[in-house]
Amino acid sequence: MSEREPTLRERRYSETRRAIQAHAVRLFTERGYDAVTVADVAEAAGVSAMTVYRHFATKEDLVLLEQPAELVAARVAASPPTQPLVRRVGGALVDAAAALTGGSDEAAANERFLLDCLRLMVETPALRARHLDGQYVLQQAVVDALGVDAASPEAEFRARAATSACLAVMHTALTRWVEEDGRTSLPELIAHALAASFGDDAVGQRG
Amino acid sequence: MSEREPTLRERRYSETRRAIQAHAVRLFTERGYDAVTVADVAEAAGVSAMTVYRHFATKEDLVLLEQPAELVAARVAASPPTQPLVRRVGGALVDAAAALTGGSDEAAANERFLLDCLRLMVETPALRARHLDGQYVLQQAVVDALGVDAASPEAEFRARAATSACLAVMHTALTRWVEEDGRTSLPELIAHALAASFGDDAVGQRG
DNA sequence: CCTCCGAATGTTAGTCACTAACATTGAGGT
DNA sequence: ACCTCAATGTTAGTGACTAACATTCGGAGG
Repeated sequence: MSEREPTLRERRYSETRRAIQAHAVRLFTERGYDAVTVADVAEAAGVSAMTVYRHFATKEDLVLLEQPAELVAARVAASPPTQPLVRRVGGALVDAAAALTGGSDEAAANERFLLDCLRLMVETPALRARHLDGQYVLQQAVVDALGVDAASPEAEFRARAATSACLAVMHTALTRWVEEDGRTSLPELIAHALAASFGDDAVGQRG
Repeated sequence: MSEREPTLRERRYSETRRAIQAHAVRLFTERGYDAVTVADVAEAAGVSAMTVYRHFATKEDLVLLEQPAELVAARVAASPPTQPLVRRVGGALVDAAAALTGGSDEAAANERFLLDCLRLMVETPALRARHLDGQYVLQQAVVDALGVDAASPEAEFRARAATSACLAVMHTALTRWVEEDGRTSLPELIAHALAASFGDDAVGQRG
């Protein structure tokens, strides 16, 4: 449908944004997050500091990646409500990770950039904190997608508990993935981490 | 043993620290974290802004509570290594929470202050992020206390996954505890959240 | 082709968290 | 009574971030 091709101004806008982020991640990786100022990033990207803030709300957002909340939520919503909560959520996370890192050719091209961002997020306390907090958005999306009885605080509490556990496990897998520099398949790592936490039977084989 | 009674200078130091933190939490609760500057806190406490930073590394640390890592680690280390990881860690968390909120009379007196701090931590994004990141310290302490084979990255990965899941569940319980303004017993909430995530049989009855 | 609108960017002048360096005061041991 | 040094104050910075206003230029309409 409405796939209007981007105008020149829009292309320049996106390109500026991309350039700023690319230079930021490169500089942060080279010199360390704290040793690089926003002014440094702006200069490297050939823009003013103000423009950086127009594209990214905070310095941290230069590295933070948007959490694929819809992707996960859709898979959670499609999972059979009869299964245990952690199996529904865990399965959705494994599937979403497979969709994001596995097939797509474009994903493979960006994998280096993705790993650089994640490495910064894992190693820099400020970024790690923000990333962990960002999972709250994802958590709420998943809890909503689980479709628990909204009138029952008890049921919602159980859903939140199970979801937060699954997301924490995924974060552990992400950390490990970065430590191995992406050598092991991410979905596999998540599945293993889920099995270690919830038992082997809680991680269903897909199909 | 060496229970030398505190000198006047030490008493003043502790009192200054306590006053700063009390005024900070009060002001943050009244006006909101972002609407209160460190200078405001300093003025309320009758000290200079520099003194606030001498007692607390950052503005966030005015609210953050030290995680009782040793308390939890000791209980984890004492748990039978034959049990599943999540049961060992989860049980330790329930016990530690009971020790912290249940018996002690001093704990009951500070419960209002504790709840105020936790409420700020849950509701303020910056504080929530820092608190979540702070659990990394606790996580490492627990993983060490589990005594897994240090030579096996696989075993350590499983321990990290299970521990992070348990801590996330505890955080969910803490959030709920704050939402209920402390009306339900915290250990009970943690136990229920653990059961919802790992199954009822994974939460052993103590004894 | 000209013209005007507005989106993207630049500039300037702030606020506030946080740090470093140096000055001051007073508790506590000699 | 004196000296030491820990606790605090003062001052001058850096850097993240914001608000307000100026500028430029792509693009839509005449």
